[in-house]
Amino acid sequence: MPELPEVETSRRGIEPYVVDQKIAGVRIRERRLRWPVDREIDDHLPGQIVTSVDRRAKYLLINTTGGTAILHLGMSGSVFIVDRDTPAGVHDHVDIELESGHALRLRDPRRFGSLHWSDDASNHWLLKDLGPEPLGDEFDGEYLWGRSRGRRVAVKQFIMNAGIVVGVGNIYASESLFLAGINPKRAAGRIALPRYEALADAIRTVLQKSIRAGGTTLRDFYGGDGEPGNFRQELQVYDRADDPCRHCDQPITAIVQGQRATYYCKRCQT
DNA sequence: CTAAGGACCTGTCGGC
DNA sequence: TGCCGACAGGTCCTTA
Repeated sequence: MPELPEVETSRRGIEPYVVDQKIAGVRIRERRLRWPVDREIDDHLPGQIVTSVDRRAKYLLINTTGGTAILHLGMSGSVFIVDRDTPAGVHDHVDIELESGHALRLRDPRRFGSLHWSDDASNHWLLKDLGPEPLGDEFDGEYLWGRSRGRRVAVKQFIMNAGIVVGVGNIYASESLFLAGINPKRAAGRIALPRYEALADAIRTVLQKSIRAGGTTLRDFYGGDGEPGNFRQELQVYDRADDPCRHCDQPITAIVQGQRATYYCKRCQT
């Protein structure tokens, strides 16, 4: 489900309820996520004070005085605030209970998400090899160009590789390439610097716009405030197969790359 | 090293 | 109406 804008929307939604709160307890109803929920979560989290809620790539980092809970939402996960006694649904796997009487609830039907504990999150095995944040300073066209030399993989798969740049998922990869006018099938190593500059700009623009709109709700994404994201209406190509291109009226083309759907305009993207 | 495919899960939707 | 396959916002692991 969530790409960077949806995770960021979730982060902003839960932050005011969680920061400065003491964790009263943790209720784990289903431990079998992508990886079993770290046992250390049960032992270390209760009693901690939350100091901040950060995001790295698509991970939510719940920082406390004694360590960090590292939460990933996978394909179908969401986090939201409930009153502590709110009955749990079938896929509500974890509650982090707060002394305020609220609880941070993790729901994840497909269980591709994860929950780890670390006292040095940036060196955690899930995080240590990630590429730069697309909205950060080290990410630009020159960086992408440099990393892409000699690579034959399609540029769409290249920008979805978290070792290259984080946070660009299946929706925003298609959207960014449309905005930059680049054919998603083009080999990453055969794209010149100026086009990578356009692409880096496009990635930043698309992600920022989506964050401003509260993310993209295709079916079941709701931010921490319970509201769906509004960016769906602004999608140019994603999920628009056979619909007219918003620039040239040509029908949008759908293909499959790396077992994922890709959408693009054959006329506008070369 | 790179690239491609499989694996992990449940829910929903379209077609027959 | 009911069943069945295809597909879904992610990403690690294995294999070549």
